[in-house]
Amino acid sequence: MTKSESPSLSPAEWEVMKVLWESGPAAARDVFAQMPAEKKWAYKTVKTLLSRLVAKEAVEYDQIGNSYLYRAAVDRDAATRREVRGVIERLVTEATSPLIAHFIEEASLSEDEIQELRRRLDQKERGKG
Amino acid sequence: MTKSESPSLSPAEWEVMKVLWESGPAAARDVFAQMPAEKKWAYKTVKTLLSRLVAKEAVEYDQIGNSYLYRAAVDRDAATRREVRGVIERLVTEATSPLIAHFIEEASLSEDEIQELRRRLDQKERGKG
DNA sequence: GACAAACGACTACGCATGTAATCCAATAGG
DNA sequence: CCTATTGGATTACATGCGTAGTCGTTTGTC
Repeated sequence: MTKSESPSLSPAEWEVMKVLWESGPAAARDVFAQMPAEKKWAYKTVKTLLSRLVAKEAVEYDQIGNSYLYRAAVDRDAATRREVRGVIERLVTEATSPLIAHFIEEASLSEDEIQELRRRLDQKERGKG
Repeated sequence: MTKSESPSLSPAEWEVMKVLWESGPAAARDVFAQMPAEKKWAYKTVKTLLSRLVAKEAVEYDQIGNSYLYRAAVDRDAATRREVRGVIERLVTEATSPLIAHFIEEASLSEDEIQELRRRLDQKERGKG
């Protein structure tokens, strides 16, 4: 496959990706409109980020007549996994479990989510027989 | 408290911190010597990173006679927590549990570690009654 | 059809980062 | 004692990133 490794995304770029992942294909103006309010970015800033994401091939667009519709070109799960691997590489020398423990500590989790995670741990355990 | 917010560490800086956390106070040359072999950094690069870490107040040094002994000035756990919070902010919009699931998936965990994490989830659950 | 509003393309600019090299003083070896 | 080495301090330089602004074209408005 001629699959080039997707470069990682900067924090600001992640914000834009989150909007695209959650609101589907959208015009630049709409992406701008849907940015979390606390990010007080200019429209131009969002445009720049979109262009950079297109350059990184993390975003594609369809030109419908005159207007452009931007959409994520990478899967959110895949991007998250890449990021997770990066975090693990960066922070961990020996064991990863203390790092995960920190995440559990810092996250706010519903009982259902806790159940779900427990299930995943069980699965992981069975996986190694 | 006049506690100034510690700025976050770059990936390269983390590498240096890991050595300091694991090998205690050390001279620059020893830090260099203990860098993971696959990081083929010049000694000067390590020196630069140490200086930047000192500037960031993440590292301090004692000057014993002529030689300098560098040591971590921030707690590894605290630094990790900050980083974890950053990752959560960056990647998460709604729930954090899918992110944690990715970590569980990507990590290699021993059965004991899985046990330990399960215990932490239990604790988290009891915490909310 | 002329003019303003929008939008995409290109440019800007300062700080962080990766990755060192140079400069200078102290030290150790001959 | 003079010299080569070594270490800290300072400087370098390309790239990435945050955060836009300018330019030129397309388009909708009267």
